[in-house]
Amino acid sequence: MNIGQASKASGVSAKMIRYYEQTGLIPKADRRDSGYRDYSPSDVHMLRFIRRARDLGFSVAEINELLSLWRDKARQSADVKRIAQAHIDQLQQRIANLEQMAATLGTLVDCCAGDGRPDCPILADLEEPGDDHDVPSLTTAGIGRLRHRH
Amino acid sequence: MNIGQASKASGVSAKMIRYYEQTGLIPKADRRDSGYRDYSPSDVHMLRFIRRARDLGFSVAEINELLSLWRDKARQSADVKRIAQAHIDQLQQRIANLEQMAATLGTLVDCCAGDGRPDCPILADLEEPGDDHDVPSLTTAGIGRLRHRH
DNA sequence: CTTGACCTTCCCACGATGGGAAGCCTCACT
DNA sequence: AGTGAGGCTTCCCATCGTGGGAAGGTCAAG
Repeated sequence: MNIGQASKASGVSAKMIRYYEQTGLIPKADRRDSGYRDYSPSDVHMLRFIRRARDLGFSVAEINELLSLWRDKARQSADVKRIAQAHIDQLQQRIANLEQMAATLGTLVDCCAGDGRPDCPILADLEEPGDDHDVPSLTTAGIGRLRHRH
Repeated sequence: MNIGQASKASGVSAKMIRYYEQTGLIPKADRRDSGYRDYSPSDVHMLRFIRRARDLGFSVAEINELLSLWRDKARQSADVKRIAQAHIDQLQQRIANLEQMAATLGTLVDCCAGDGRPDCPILADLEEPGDDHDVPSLTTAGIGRLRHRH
């Protein structure tokens, strides 16, 4: 099976399959005489596992752990659960941050006339943050590390 | 005022101040004879504006627009409001995605015994996604908690 | 005048992904 | 058997915002 076919069957782009191989997330694929990578159905199975985990927001590092446990027939489900729970906590932290931003901005937008005049409470708040919003200020807690994540 | 002092006063790291200058987000700073950048209080003001906007999750591109409007005394507040509202929509889209992930994972975690045995519904779902996780209804959630005993 | 803390530029790294070029390989159709 | 399209290979570059670090110049306190 070509990389293109494995890509279609798994939902992982060919670029990413090569990347995962290069970074050691997945073992090096077999090669045909031509140099083409050759994938088995079980390889595709693994790729779909990865794809699904990515869809759930796991990082490649986390997927590495999950894959190890997946392959380990003597694993303890507690280990899997711990990783998943840690990821949920992480997701909820990010959700809370985004909600805080949205709430603060929502208040400001509600206060903005949105007409042809230049007076704008949104700009005013960016200039001089007021703490009279229904949401605590963002500048207090260590949000910096959590912010830049896409 | 040195870049270090401007950094402390604005909450923007010196690295990022140089980066913003380099990418044209902020104008080139004045230089002393020594080559050191020199910042005025109004520069610091601008940096705090940027910092605040970053904390609210605006991208640098969006901040560029906001800065233009900020400087434009004849701006229309509708323009600011439009940008802010678009950003809120974007935030809420991301929140919805994350919540979807967290909900799915939450259901799986609830179904996982988390003990020493290898059987794990989390791994099973990654392997072969079931579609009953997307809408964690009361019944499924309740059953999920009842389904595992330890 | 020395010393340590600061500043300068320049390069590199991250994480996950995509774009694209140059050069082979394969398959199906003439 | 030839040929053309499209797939594969590797390699390099870009993203976005941020930090690390090296090599070298500057400032201020002792």
